Amino acid sequence: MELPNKYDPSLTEDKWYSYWLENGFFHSEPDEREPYTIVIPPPNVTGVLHMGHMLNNTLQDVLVRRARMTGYNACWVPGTDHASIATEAKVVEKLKSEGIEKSDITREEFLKHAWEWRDKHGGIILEQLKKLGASCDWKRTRFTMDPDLSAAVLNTFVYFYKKGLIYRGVRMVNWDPEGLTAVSDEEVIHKETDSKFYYLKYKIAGDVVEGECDHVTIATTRPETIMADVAVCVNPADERYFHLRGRNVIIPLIDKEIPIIEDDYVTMDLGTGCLKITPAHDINDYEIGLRHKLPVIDIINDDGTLNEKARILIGEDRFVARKKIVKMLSEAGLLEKVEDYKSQVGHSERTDAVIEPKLSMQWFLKMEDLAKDALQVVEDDSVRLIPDKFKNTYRHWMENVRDWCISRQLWWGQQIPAYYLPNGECVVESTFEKAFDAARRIDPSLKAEDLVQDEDVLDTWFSSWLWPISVFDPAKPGFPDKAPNADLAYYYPTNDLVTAPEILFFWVARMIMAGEEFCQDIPFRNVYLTGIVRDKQGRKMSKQLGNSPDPIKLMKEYGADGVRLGMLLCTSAGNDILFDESQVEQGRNFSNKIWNAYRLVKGWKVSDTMAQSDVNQLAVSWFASKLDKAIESIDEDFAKFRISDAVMTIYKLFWDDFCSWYLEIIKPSFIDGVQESMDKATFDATISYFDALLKILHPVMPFITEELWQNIEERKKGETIMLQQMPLSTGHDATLIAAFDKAIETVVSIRALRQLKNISPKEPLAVQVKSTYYPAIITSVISKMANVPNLQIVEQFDTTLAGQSFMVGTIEYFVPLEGMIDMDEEIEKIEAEIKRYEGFIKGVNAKLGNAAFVANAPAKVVALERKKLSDATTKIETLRARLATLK
RNA sequence: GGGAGCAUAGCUCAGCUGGUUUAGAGCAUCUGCCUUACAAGCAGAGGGCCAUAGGUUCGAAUCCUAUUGCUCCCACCA
Repeated sequence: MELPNKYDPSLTEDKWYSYWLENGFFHSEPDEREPYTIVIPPPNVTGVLHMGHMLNNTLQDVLVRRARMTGYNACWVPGTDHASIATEAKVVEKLKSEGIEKSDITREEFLKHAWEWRDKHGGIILEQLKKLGASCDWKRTRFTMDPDLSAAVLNTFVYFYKKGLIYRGVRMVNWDPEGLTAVSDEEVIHKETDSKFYYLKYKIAGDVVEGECDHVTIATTRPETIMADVAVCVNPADERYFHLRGRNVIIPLIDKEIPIIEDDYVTMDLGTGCLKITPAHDINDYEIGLRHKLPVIDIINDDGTLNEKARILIGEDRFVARKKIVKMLSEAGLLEKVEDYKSQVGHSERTDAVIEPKLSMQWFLKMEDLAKDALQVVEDDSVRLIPDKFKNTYRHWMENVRDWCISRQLWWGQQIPAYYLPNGECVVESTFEKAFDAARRIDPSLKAEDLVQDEDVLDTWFSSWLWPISVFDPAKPGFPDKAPNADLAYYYPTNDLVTAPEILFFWVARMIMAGEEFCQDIPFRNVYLTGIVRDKQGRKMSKQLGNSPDPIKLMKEYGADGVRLGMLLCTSAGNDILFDESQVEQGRNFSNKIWNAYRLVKGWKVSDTMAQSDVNQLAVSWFASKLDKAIESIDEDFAKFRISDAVMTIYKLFWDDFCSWYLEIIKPSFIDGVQESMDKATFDATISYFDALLKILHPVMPFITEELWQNIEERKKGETIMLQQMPLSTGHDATLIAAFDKAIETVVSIRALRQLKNISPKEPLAVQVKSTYYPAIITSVISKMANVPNLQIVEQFDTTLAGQSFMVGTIEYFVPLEGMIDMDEEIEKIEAEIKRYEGFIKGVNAKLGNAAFVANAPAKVVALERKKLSDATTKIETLRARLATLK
């Protein structure tokens, strides 16, 4: 069969993925083997695959495939997250395009639309993961709003409520006027924003002493909130304002009198040192208001428009109102000046709307005790963060943790299981029936329709923090004493979690808390934190910038295997990766290299009667050692999660050691257009090496390795490389490898000489070496790889011949090159070489001549220095001798 | 403002507890090759004051201090 000289991924990827699925190779059930478990960080159900997912899921697939091949019962649980804000926003948008406003329909109708949306679009991302080759146990696919997972969330809420850790309270929250919901502190992104500092004049109420200023000037970035001012505040130490103690000022435009108060919070040299206090719309002002028992006037509606309490500009959006009020103030002569100002303004992570600090009734979970345990297990490395530099960040968070605002003013999500009686009393139960029973115990006359459930839903992270538990045993969360089911008992704690550092606190820390609370055990042992995928210029990939390649297109063009290799080569834990298509190209080229190595081996004729040559025998035993050595290094790298290093070792093992050296050495030559046969021993060894290499490569490049593994030898139906045992090292022969390295070095030197002297590789070359120090093992390799048919081992070089010499270690080689040598150039070169070694010796001697060094350094180090010295001395002697013959 | 991290070849990064021939890899570059597996390839080569300045040490890319430049996190000054 004639194979094309390019690998075509489109002919193999779908074929083998279907094969794996049909045979249920990804599915895991508890058995007597040790489990290896990963739960996927559930992507948004409405999401589409981006480069971050590619990196993240490639890493997980590599880990899980390796585990599967090293004897573990590997289970990778996939699923999606309901992502309340993001999904609700998408559904609202879709309805809007159909002319339906959310405010015009009922909660039930809206949820119907939302579920329809999720049934239609949800899970696209999971289909895309299949293209990547993700070996998830699809039978275990979960969704954070599956009925039993939602029940788990509600049970958890009830559990914490009854434990006294959940409470309801008025708090200043980060309000997203676009999403119409409160968002947590972590979902607020502070961005440096160009804004203006407006200097406003507030007239002083009452009489003013002759000659004194009749107003104070206040600097603010938010002039539209002046109507909500309840005081003006100065620093008690600020002499400029001593005379105004106890006075009132008048808010411009609405002519309302408010007091001047004093508080240390005010910085004297910022602005005018005079601060307006607006408790409803600023967190610090709110706190000052509490200290001074000031009223709260909330003039902004949920959607960011001004309400009637503002008295002016009612119904205007806050930013429109800002422009208008500046104009009004200016016309009234109350605007002193405007300065440009850069400030950090909070934006909603989901909608990018400017966050409005707002007082609102919310549900909170107390975090202090939960955080203590979750910190402890990371501190003592029960849960390992990779890289461990994130421990610092984690500690900082956990020591300064604030209560978690868990309510969201949305419909898509688990509705809070709190029910209100007409008298305002509240019962919390996991179902309406239970709540109704409980309410009836308070008020026996209560009717079902009188009991009203809280409108809010729970923060999405309040369901995803249960993920490692609820995907296995949804009945467990909320019931720490309940025995785990068989799945949970077997798969929990999971092994590795692969995720992004930005959700270390959001998600990782909280999973640890939930795990400790409900299972009295950590949810995972290792947390591998990937970096952010950035573009070549270091910008974060984003839809807005349009700088993110479409992963599906990328896989089509370069093959899933190529994309995987490209991503893996440039990722180290915790470091951002700068993505460039050339990396993926490298991956594709590697696929092609593997493909062509296969074509080569497949084309060989094998002879049963042919004896194995010396050089083949040497190559076979050398590669066995190289393979073992590489396996040892790869295993070590994986154990330390140095995945790109492991992948690079595999890459070089295949490309350099296997293809460039091993295959080239054993490759039968063509004589008169006819290919020579290969002896069976060498061929069999080669096939077994190829087989081992494919297995080692499989976790990284699953498709091409399955394709070639299926073809390189006869396979039975239902067999797969996926479930083969990963090759193990039997220990490598370091002496053999070192000797072979010398051969390689010699070959490279001869090739370089050829290039320098313009001698074609096809032209056989005579090379001499002195027998006194020559190790025989490398002769055959040099002969074949450097085209030196007869490496002459001589007593002395024939000094009557013109030629060139070179050294490998301390061994000197001589290549007679009659008529091709420029003597002066040669002498110059040798002299330069001598000079270099002399410099080197000087350095070594400086060390050895230092009594303190010899006395203090370990004997091993001193011995090494002496060896350096003697080697260099030998080299110089050899070079000097050569120089003498030339002169 | 507080904290953390990073700085090594053109690019992306290794370099682990200070000592292995006066620093390694991949990519890119340059040179020569269309050699019967692969030009998505082969062969060869060049390229670094290890950010700067001090210090510790027999010995520093590695440890310490300061400086500079980037990055991230936390808290925010209206």
